[in-house]
Amino acid sequence: MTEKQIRILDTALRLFAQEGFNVVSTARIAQEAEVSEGLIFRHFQNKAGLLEAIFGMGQAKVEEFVSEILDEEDPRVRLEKAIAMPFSMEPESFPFWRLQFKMKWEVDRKVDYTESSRMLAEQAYRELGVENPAIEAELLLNAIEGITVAILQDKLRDPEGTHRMMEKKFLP
Amino acid sequence: MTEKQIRILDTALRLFAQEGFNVVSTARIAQEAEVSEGLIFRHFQNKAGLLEAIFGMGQAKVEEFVSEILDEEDPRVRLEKAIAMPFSMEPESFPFWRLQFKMKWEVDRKVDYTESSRMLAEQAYRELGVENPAIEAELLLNAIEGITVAILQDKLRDPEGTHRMMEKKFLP
DNA sequence: TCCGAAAGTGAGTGGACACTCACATCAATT
DNA sequence: AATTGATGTGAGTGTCCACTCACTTTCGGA
Repeated sequence: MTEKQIRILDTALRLFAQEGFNVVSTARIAQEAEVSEGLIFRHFQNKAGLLEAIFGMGQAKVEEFVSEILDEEDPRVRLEKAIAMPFSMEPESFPFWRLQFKMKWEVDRKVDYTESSRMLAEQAYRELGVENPAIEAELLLNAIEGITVAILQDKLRDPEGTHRMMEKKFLP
Repeated sequence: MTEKQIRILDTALRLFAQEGFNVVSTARIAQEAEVSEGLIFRHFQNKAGLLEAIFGMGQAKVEEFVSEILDEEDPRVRLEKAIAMPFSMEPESFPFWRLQFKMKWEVDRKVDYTESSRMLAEQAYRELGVENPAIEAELLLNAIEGITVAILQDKLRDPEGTHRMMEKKFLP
């Protein structure tokens, strides 16, 4: 990875997250990354390849997040960690997450790390002897998703309070 | 409103919701609506104007939803109705709602009917003497949002169960 | 120090796009 | 039947876009 490759990826991520994949032209990316437009295509073949590379780079982040929870033995702590997730996102990785969530609305792209999380949460609730583990898990996940979106869109008024309220409502 | 105008709006709504505003060309809309491309511009000036017209048409839907709740006197029933909202969306208006949520991720467009809903919910919780009405309302709204997204993306496994669980957790 | 491969450039290209315009048709009024 | 304004057409236009390519520069190993 040369310095220019990294600059292209960072710039593209920033612009895609801010304005959308289809809106941002390769010329614009090249200009803001201060490289020639041709270089983008030499390294990433085409515009879609650039997007792939960005996701590939971020995959580490996603897996880190998931394994953080997977590795936890105690089911209650596992739920605590799941609930804490949206509040523990680092602001410098907001562009990546914004892009992820934006892409959920694009037809062709189906990134579903939600599925494995759901099963984890359900299992945790079951281990804790909760009445309706499947439904409890489904609701928890959707609430977390809603909160994550609010944070990424800079619309959550009281993160700490919300975090506490989430624990109160979703920890048995 | 001539029949062709309506056909243009319906087709554009469907395509924008499915594939995104920037992806769908005016030529494509004209073709699928079986009108000439020029007609789109005669009636709606430009592509952005077409989007505006779609939102204008849907505004009635949004206001109907909100007033349904506003008109309710009993704060508990008001919350019940708010919780029921995502589950009472008619499938034929899914494209419209999908477009609304998609557009939340576009820079220039800030449709915030969330704000008034938040105040309504907070007021209801306050009337019911709940401890932290602001936080309670914030969490409720984000949970509803998360569930709505799941429904629109066809990912909610057990709507009835989730509905019941929402009432259990968010009605005092 | 030389060589070959990789990195990097930027002008050029074809195609798709939003939008225009001269013209045709329709429908209502007198 | 004539007039007129609104509705409708589709070929045409300039612009922007993703992508190419011939060429230059940089870099690491022998």
